[in-house]
Amino acid sequence: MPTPRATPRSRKELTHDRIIEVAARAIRRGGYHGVGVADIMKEAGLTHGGFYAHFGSRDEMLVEAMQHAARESGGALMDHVIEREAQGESRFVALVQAYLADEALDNAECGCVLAALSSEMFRQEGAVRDEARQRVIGMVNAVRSALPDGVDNAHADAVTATLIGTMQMARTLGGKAGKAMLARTRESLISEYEPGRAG
Amino acid sequence: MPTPRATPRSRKELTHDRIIEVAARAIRRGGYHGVGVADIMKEAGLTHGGFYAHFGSRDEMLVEAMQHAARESGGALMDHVIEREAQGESRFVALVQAYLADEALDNAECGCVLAALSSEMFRQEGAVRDEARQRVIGMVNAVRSALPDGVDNAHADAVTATLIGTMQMARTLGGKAGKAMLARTRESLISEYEPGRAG
DNA sequence: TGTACATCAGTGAACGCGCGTTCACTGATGTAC
DNA sequence: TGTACATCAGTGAACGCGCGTTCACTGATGTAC
Repeated sequence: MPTPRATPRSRKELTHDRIIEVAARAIRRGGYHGVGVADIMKEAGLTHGGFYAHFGSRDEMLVEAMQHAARESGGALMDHVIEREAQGESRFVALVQAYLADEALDNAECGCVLAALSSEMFRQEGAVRDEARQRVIGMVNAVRSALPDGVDNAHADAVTATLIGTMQMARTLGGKAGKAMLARTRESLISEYEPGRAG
Repeated sequence: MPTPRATPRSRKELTHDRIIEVAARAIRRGGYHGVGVADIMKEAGLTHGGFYAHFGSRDEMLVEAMQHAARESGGALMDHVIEREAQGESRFVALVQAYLADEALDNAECGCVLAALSSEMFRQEGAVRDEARQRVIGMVNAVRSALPDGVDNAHADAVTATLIGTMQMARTLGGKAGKAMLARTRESLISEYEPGRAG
């Protein structure tokens, strides 16, 4: 177990964290190609020249940004799930409602990495591709652990795919049509996998 | 009903068709940002300078390429569905097996537009975004028409999302892990929506 | 059928621009005595 | 506590490169007579 207590961060580490936070939002907002090194540094309050004191390459930054984004959005999602469970929802219903929440539609930059990037992931190479694979595996595992009792674990892939695919299509439609699609899929998933809880 | 019989195409129209065919594959292979005007023209056996005799802008070409890709892949998918139906499968099972076929894993450039592009679609603007919306609507409609009797039409969104999301994740994993994911989702979809046909 | 001309699809050099990356430098921070 | 120096995070000009786009030109096709 390394460093159970948060170590105090140096000036450089704090700057590094800030760049990564910005980058994690930027890639979800603009895609892997959507935001440049200079934009990210500028948004972090720096000039582009300092970038390579923090990362060996743009790709290295992308890897760290994906990890950070996954931790951040996974944490936020879990907070919402716990909140809904406290109100009496099952874990599965809470997950579906939290993931496919209307608020997520216009907030790609704070949301799920797969919903934001999955159709670009299979074009990546090297370390970025490797990290993308980890994100897929991690999300399927998270969904699996939230499946209702009695549902075969083999359904975890399909449920995960439903969540990310729906969010992508709903964002493309946008507005009322997008929210209507989210609502239909929420009902659909709940009625299929936890029919006792269907609205 | 305009022009029920295919009109003979001029030299320029034939070239135009060839560019669009190349572009339709290119955007699915490389994403919206993945292939440039010069590459596409080169692959079509031309030089980049002639591009603007055929399109007002790169975006105009993207719109036509999406339309063509949808027609092409939709047609190919339907051929496979009909083939499987002829072998006694239900239309729904045939669709799921054809869409999530192992062969589709490494053939993004010939496959579904949404599987190839959906996480980039919601970042597009103008005519490209509009066309992307049409592709979403079109695919959901196609899936809806293949749902088994007795399944509520409202499940069409969820099933469509499952198909595209699974293909994206499976492509990201690649290889055996990717094919295993496709297989699990095929079984999952069939057992959920047409349990009598489950293997 | 043959010649003269107009049309037009396609060529390739050139443009401005933004990108990822490099590097000599600055100026603030922290350490040694 | 104060001075001198070393460290090092961040700056900003510069680089090569590839992109989308423009345009004067070429050479093949097709039409008129």
